[in-house]
Amino acid sequence: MSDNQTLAEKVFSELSTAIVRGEIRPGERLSEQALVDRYGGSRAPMREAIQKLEARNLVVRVPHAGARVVSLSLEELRDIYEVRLELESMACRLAAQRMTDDEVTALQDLLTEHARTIEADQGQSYYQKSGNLDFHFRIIEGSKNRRLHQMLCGDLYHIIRMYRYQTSTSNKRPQQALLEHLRIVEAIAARDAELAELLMRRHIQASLTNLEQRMVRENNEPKNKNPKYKQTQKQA
Amino acid sequence: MSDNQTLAEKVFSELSTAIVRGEIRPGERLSEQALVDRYGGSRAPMREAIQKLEARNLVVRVPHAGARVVSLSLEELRDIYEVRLELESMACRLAAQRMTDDEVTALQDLLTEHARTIEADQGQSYYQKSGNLDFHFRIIEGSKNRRLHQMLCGDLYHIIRMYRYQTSTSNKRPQQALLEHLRIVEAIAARDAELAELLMRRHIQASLTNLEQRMVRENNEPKNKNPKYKQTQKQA
DNA sequence: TTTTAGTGGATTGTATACAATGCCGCCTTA
DNA sequence: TAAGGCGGCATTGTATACAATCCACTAAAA
Repeated sequence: MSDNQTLAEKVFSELSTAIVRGEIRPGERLSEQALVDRYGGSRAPMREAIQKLEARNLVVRVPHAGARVVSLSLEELRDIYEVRLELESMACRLAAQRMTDDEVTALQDLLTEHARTIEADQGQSYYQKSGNLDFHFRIIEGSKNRRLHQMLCGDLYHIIRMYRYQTSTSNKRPQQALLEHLRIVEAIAARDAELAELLMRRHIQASLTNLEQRMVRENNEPKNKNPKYKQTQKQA
Repeated sequence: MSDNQTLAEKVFSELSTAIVRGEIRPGERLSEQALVDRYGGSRAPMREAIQKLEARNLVVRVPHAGARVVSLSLEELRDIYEVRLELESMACRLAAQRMTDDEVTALQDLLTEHARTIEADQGQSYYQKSGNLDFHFRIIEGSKNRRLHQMLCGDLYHIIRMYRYQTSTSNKRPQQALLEHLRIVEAIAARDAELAELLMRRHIQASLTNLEQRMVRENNEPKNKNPKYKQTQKQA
């Protein structure tokens, strides 16, 4: 039961969340032997786990040199956001066309639930964070396009969440976000695909423009240009 | 020099093209031992190659059951086309904004070259096929978004090409395609991003609607619902 | 005849051992 | 002292061996 999934998958899962949470920082190296020491087993499953991480673009592997946690430049991050913006707007349009009435109702219920949550802990917007993800998640599912779902939830979101954990997202206005969510659902309920897409696009665009502003601001000090990754730990 | 790349990468590359060309057919199984017999080496690199294929969605691997070449239903293929339609339209818009003047000029030159080619072998539209890819490829590069490039060229195109090899694409009108290409480049040269995106969207939409029509037509006979993959080859 | 439990074989997952490559520091030499 | 070559060391790539799982086939019972 516990090893219903292979060891490689378990290690992959653990490493994945560890990377997303920032417990393993960008640029850090993933030695196969180190993983063996940490998780047990042998090198074979570790290699497989690392390769799975590579497939999700969470690590970068170069032959004979090992694997490192991906360290994105702001430009690469902008690329990802751009793609996400487009795909999720698309998902919203499709959702307006393809969600069942029941799903739309459930989505409306979710938002009223969110409203209650926000009203409850006025200042704390933390719950809204997962709620935000939940909202977007449902719309993506509503698109009824499995490949789209896979791309957004499987690949892009991991990286985006990874950088959300580290950078301060200007998510200080959950009320505003909720309002936009409400309007989006209205459009979906009205089966107005065009409007739904537009609203979602604007909803996400804020993050992108915010990111681009940070890009030009931090353009002077390139943080991770060529870090040396001092990691050799032969004991002193 | 020849083994500058690892064996796993070489096997992956070979298998990749073999799958795309249909030499290994959808649903067919990839036994690790069989690959060892065919390509030499040991199972370890073969496993790695298979996992790379899985990362590109060319094979599906289930634990303890092995890997099979992906066998897409028409619905899944529609999903892929939908995503491609959106992403490539986006690429076209970005290209109109970001391509350098030199790149635009080069693109125009490419099209005049295509025009000559078509005029040369009036009936044979084969060269146009690779030319078609080349055209789309350049626009994707022109988007200056590496992630977008990676998604379109790395993941989606392999699968799309794989099914192009097998299904008869209604690509019997290269002149029409060239005309559309010309208009797209015009829009790009005019830096009219909106128009460029719209034209590209329509240009690709034809394939999608064509596919969807086939879907409803073949909806009665579900081809690959639960194929049995009779593949056990213990000799009679 | 159909169903079901059991068993054998084949295949994958994992562990260990060996080879090859790259990196780092040291030493030699100008 | 600085530059360049050389060799050791660590890490990854590959090979082989063993364990665990699943699938198919058989055979027996309802």
